[in-house]
Amino acid sequence: MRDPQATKDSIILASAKLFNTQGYKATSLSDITKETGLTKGAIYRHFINKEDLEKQALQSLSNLMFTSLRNRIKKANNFHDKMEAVFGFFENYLKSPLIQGGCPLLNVAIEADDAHPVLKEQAQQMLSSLRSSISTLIQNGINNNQVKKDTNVNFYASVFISTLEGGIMMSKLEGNGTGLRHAVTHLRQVTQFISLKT
Amino acid sequence: MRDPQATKDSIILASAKLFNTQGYKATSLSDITKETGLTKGAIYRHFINKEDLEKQALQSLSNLMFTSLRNRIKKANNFHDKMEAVFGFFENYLKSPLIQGGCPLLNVAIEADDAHPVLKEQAQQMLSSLRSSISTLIQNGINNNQVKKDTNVNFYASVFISTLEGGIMMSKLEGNGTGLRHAVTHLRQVTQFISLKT
DNA sequence: TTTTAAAGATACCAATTGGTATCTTTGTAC
DNA sequence: GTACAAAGATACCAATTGGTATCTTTAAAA
Repeated sequence: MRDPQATKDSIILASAKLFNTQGYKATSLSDITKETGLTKGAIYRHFINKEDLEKQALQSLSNLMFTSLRNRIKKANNFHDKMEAVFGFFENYLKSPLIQGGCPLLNVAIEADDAHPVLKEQAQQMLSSLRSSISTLIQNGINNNQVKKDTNVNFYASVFISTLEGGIMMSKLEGNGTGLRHAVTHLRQVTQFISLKT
Repeated sequence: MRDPQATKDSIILASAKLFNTQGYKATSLSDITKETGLTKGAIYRHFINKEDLEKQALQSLSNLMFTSLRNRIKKANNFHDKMEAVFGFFENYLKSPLIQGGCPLLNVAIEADDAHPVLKEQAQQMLSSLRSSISTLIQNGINNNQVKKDTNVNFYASVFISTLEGGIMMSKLEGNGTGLRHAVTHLRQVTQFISLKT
């Protein structure tokens, strides 16, 4: 009945959920013991300290996020549909999220940027990954004659990310999908604008 | 030598700075005593509890933010320049901020959305104020024949906000102005797009 | 100059924090 | 079936948390 790897995974999953909703610093060990049904002794057998757990939980959130995003992108087979996959991925944060609490990147970026250097570095890597995913998506669009050749790849990747993340913030705060929906509607027009007519 | 209102203001200012950089929950009373040089006894004479201080500090941040924004907008006297005033206001969060720690709205929105209902409501009011400021700015542009008549005011206000806030997040995380600069460059194009040629 | 009420400092409180030492339980190899 | 090492539970620890009761200081009114 005992499966140490499974319990470790369950600790990571439960704490990731708590960290993503309540925040990292604001989530206590006792919150995690309540959520997992385990004791502190069990938790500290798998993680050297709380920061270690925070790191691994965030890494898990990052993996969850990017495997889902890449899967969605992979399924589509042209620039337009791949962009729709990205939009759908972000809209999913509100509808039926992989994890509660909104976008893990946005959450950790805001909490860690002035305080927590370890999480901040992880957040920077997540942002790099996201930018790289969208950049290659646009670049492939150029290579396949679906996107205008003079399109500034990094510039538009940056614009897509900032607009989507800001939209997530607005929608979570207001408790409705309007902010993100407007963001996506706008980015559809941007996508159209940089697309080559077929 | 004793000026209770001045000490209250100094407590609000100091704790606002701490809240905006470290977070509300993550900032302890002892952090605030260190920053102010006052004791807990002095602080609790002016505020009934920590939440009361959090509320008033956030209100102060909100006032600071919106008086500065409205002043900038007021100084400009056409749609294009007023939009530039908004952009300049957000760029100021990185260059020489009124308050350390980035945008108070973004920070409190992320921290409060799933946990702290009091701060969340204040954050919602701040977002409403910001949306209203930008909406009237666009609406005035329409009324003065500087913006296309069929422009969806609320839609574009939403797009401006989400892109700017997302840009702030990226720039703060990456420690450079690129994310926000790209956001502003893009929004300049959007501004151009909804503007009437003169 | 004395009185007085407010402002601020000191000293405490119970509860909670992250963390550890030690105990018991479990599954497995022999 | 027994031994043994790993997994998890229990019981503790000092430090810190938000908060309060009480003391001292200040400034101004009388």
